[in-house]
Amino acid sequence: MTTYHFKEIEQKWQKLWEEKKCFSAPNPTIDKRPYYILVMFPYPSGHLHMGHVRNYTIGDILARYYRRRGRAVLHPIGWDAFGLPAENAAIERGIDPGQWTMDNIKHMRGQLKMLGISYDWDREFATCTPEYYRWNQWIFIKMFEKGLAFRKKSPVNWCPKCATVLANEQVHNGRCWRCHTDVIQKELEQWFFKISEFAEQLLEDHKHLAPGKDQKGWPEEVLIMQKNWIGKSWGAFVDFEALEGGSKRAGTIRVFTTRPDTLFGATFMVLSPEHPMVEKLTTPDKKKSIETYREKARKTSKIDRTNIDREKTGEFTGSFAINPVNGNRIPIWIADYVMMDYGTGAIMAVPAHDSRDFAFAQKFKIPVIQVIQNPDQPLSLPLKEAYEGDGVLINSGPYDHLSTDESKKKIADDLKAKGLGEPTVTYKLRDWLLSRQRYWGTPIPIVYCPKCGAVPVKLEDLPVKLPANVKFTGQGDSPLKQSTEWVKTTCPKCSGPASRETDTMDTFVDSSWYYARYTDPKNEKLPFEAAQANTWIPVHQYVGGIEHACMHLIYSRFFHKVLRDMGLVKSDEPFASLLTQGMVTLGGSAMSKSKGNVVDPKTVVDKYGSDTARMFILFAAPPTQQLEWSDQQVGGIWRFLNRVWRLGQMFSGDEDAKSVKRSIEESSNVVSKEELTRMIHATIERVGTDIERDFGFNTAISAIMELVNAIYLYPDLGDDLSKEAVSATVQLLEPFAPHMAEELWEMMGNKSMLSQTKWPQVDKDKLLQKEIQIIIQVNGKLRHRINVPSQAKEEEVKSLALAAMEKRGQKIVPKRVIFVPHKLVNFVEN
RNA sequence: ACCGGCGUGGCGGAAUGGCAGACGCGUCAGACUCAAAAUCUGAUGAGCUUAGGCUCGUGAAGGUUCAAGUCCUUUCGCCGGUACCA
Repeated sequence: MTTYHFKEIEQKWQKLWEEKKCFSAPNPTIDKRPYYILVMFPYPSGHLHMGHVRNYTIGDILARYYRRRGRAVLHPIGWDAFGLPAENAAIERGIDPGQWTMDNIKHMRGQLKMLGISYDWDREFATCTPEYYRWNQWIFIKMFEKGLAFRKKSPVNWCPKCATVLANEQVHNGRCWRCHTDVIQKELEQWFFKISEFAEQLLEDHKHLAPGKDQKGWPEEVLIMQKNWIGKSWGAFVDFEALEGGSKRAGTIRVFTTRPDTLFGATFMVLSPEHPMVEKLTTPDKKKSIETYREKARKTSKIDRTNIDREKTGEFTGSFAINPVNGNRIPIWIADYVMMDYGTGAIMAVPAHDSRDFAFAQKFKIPVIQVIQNPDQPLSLPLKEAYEGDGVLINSGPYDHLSTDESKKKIADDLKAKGLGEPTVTYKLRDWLLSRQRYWGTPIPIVYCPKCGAVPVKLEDLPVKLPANVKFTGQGDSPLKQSTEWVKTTCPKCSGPASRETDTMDTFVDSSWYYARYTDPKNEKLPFEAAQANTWIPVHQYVGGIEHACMHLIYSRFFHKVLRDMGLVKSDEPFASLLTQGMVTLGGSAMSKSKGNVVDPKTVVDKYGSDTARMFILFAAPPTQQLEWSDQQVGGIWRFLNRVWRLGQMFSGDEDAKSVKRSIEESSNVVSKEELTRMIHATIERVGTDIERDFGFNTAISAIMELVNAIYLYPDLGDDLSKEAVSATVQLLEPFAPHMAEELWEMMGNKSMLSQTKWPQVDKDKLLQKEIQIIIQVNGKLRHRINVPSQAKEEEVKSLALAAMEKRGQKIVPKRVIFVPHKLVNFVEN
């Protein structure tokens, strides 16, 4: 009994593929249409984990399949190499983040090669090299020139003891992760990208991401999540006159409301604790309580603040506002359920028709005025809960008896006419804060000149390289400030003394356009050549985790539109189709180094080889589904591959290797020539449709398993038909288990490399069956099965079915008969 | 809390609204073997049974339909995201 010696075989083919550059992307032609398959590039954390294996195996199946379908395939890989973990490693172990990152890349590259993934390695790059990040800087400057990059003040998490900025991840329960000091919010001047300017386009262009003729499109759920994230809402701005302490005019407060129809029901106003007017409006007697409340709000997480079930809190400022439509004087409060970063940071509160406002009014004994009449319920006071539905206006002066729909528009228009507000649209999407007070990122290419202000570095002076002489202490703000030599420079405009920006860019900048760099990875004049990009982009299929649904996948769509407006790409969208792969979990949560629940793929690869590892992870669950790691089934895949191996050896010409052991005579399921012929073609068809229709890799594999089972139960093993069946098996197996498939293909006497051979063809005639099984239902319940000629017409099937039932002693007089061709007849008796 | 998703045998999972449990793991039995491993063959949701079948069964409760794992409503549990992890 021979077993499959995977080590030699896998090494042999990996070497051959690499030497012959089998997977270099060819130039697309008219007959060889492009297919760009992209997997989300890894952060080089040090080790490949099972989530990576899953991601890259899925990508490889598609690359190998479409290559054999005659497409020009671009399948690149690279490294998302800037980021926090390298800097943390530097702080903890005193090593150079660049060295740490490059060592990790080296190790992980080896692991990837070991998996036999068909990448075009010539296009590999890492984002932390100046050859890449100079183009981040180039794009940033172009955006700055167009006003798409700008500075404004924004809070950061600040640990007073470490005197450093903390990432959200480094804040645990409001405290610094290292020294446990209470974290405070500190305002810093920071750089933003004006993504909000693209909110409408980002929403509108979802239409390009629907399934279509040449694209599977994006999952509906991702589009919905993005839509909610962008959060468009129609409503009105309303300007309220503020009276400090109830009498002294203090300017206007603009609120945003989606319900201008309820304006007459506003009985108080709430400002976000961070609202700039709070200080001015706080009367001396309230100063202390307001200050305490603002302090508390600073420490409360956004998730808590927006929690509807949480008991409402707030403080009265001592000041009042005038409702512009009826002149009512209403108190101005502050409360943490109003967020500064949405709308205007201030709301008019209508307790009768908003449940949050209602809860607040109940707690603080603020009057409730009903202004919308619920058509399904008679007027009954006092209200027990807010009514948020539509209806007819009451208590609303000239607008009484109007419907909510009519009045929304009318009230907003009237406000505009009087200069007291206007109809408007707002978005939840906030501008992208890209400044990071860290070392291991792309330096923001700006110079501050006392005379000229913020001036971009000249394009020809790029890249602004990261300085080497920086110590990593975890203390102090931006580490680049230490490098005084580096900071000191001259103004690109006036040549006077100036200093560099010391913040670096968010790593999401790197990953927002890397897909385009792959099309022209060595370009030294531009981020990439438009001609190259337009050949391949939009990416035909993007594969990655669902956790990126809102951030990375919105940022890169935004960047693509910016690049389009610069003339670098033609398309509106970067990714035509998206496959969101499920997480690989252990103990219910995603595998991650920080949780320590990581399984090294090496354990499987060392024992069974990468073909088994690849097939196993695909077979365990459909790709979009979460996969709880368990290696229970690995042995099953290993056994299956060995079953195939032994079949292949039957036809290898090596007499000693013919070792298929069977006991056909004991089987009650022997397979005929006709059945095996049909199965060969049914399997070819099924594997193709499973891959193309819905990434059904697990069912494709089980179809191949069924074919192999059938071959084992075919009596004349060794004849031409069985050879054809084994050959088909090997060909269909290649995307999944490429090393073994190549080896068997060669052993069976083929000269071409299997991965370079056309995908097998289905002979539709061979799929036809003489008889098919029809199920008989009575009143929708399964009662019997019969075989009928596959050509049989409806009437014939019905009478055959009635006859079969009568033979079983059940005479049926149906009132109605449901007939589903090739499936069933259902006799309905009542 | 909000937005999105997922709940099917002992386990991973399969199933255009049309035979629930394909395929695999595990288990049991048989063959081969001095024996074991490996391999090959068969059986395997639960309950009942006069052995032909019958009843129940897809997190829970309702509903639509000739027919519901699949569609609708409510509900419970778990997972992802919530803007400085990537």
